[in-house]
Amino acid sequence: MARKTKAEAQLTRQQIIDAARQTFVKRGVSRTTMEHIAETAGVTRGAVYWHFASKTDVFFAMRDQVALPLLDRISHTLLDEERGDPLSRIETYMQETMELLATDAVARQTYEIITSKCEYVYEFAGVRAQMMQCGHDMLAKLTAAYSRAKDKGLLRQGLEPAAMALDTFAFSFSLIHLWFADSEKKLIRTKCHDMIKAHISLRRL
Amino acid sequence: MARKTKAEAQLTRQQIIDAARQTFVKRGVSRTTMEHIAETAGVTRGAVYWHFASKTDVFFAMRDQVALPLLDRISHTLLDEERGDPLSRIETYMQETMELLATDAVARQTYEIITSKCEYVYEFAGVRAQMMQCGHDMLAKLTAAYSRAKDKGLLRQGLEPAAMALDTFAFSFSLIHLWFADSEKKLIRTKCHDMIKAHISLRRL
DNA sequence: TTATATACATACATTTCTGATTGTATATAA
DNA sequence: TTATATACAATCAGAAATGTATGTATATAA
Repeated sequence: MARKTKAEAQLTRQQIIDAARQTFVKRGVSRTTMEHIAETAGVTRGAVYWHFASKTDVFFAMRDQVALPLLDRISHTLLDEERGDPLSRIETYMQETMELLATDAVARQTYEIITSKCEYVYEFAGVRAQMMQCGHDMLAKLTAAYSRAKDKGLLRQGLEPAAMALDTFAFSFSLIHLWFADSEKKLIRTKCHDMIKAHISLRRL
Repeated sequence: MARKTKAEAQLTRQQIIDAARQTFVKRGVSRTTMEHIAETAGVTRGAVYWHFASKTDVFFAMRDQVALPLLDRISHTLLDEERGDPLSRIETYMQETMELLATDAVARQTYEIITSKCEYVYEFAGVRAQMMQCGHDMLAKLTAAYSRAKDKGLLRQGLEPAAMALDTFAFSFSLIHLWFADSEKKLIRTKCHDMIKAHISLRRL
């Protein structure tokens, strides 16, 4: 083997990330070794160590590829006034999120790793903190959306936007977790759509 | 060192479980070694291997000490008609669960390990399945409680017990997860009580 | 055209963890 | 009272993973 062009090297890098994602899903992050990743990617450990300093480094690269586009979608869907009334936008956001899990394999695998195939200790403790930061942002935008809904008279009487946002945030969080936990029984997966509709109509006037 | 009495051996066994729990919280299950557990328990690896075949074995022993009493509490609190009206019982159940996390260190650590310090692959994939089974039970009992509430005319018009149970189940699930994820910012922990109240009053007539 | 940096593969040294084996003092059963 | 099983400690061999060091062909810059 010899030296490759920059474009080819970038492709190798991406193959390593893809291989890592698959291996993380299958074996969990801890039990995945650099050798596993290399083997799945069809390269040697030398290549992996050339592109990434450590397994943790690969993990973060993988996460960023999914997490960064996600952040855009939150504000875009939740706050854009042209996308229907505020309550519908919240519902749409959640429906789209679950749709993403069903259709986008990369997003699905990455979410699955983050929710149940990695341990939040040491270097990974920070991942949790960052996710919580993202949660705060989403919470703020949910609160804004519920406030708009209240102004527009769409909310039932006596409902506090902040409290509703927290409840929806919690609901949305566990929809994703339960979606993965319930892979065999199909308890959640088939009912997702209706659960979201029920959740929103509970607060619509 | 020499042989100990049966009572002393049982104590050693419990010390090993306690040591494992602490170490799992600190280092995660994967990065915890038998040596770590032994050292924390003040024994050698010989003792750990005498009482348990593997680290996985220790994990399951630890989990059972918390999970088994938990199952009792679900049916007891949710279904016992003498404990107030159905909606209050659901609220009480959730409040008691969060109270447990705040006051019982053993329960708290075990929940923390299960939610964020272990990877659900291979032998541990079954743990997820069992938790889901437990979830199904809880869901059935929540549905029963909401049905009673509807019969008694406590529920708002047009609310389906099954749908409400799913929403509450999801809410309850993420309360626990977020409680741990939000350790620093205190976003969730301080608002837990109110979130539960808001969740229930959303469906009370 | 040539020197150099690049993109890996290969080989090696070291650490770490496990599981099995062996040793042993003593509780307990007979 | 004595034989045996128990409850560990201590030792050892082997596998596995990491990180580094080295080799090398070639893309690329000069």
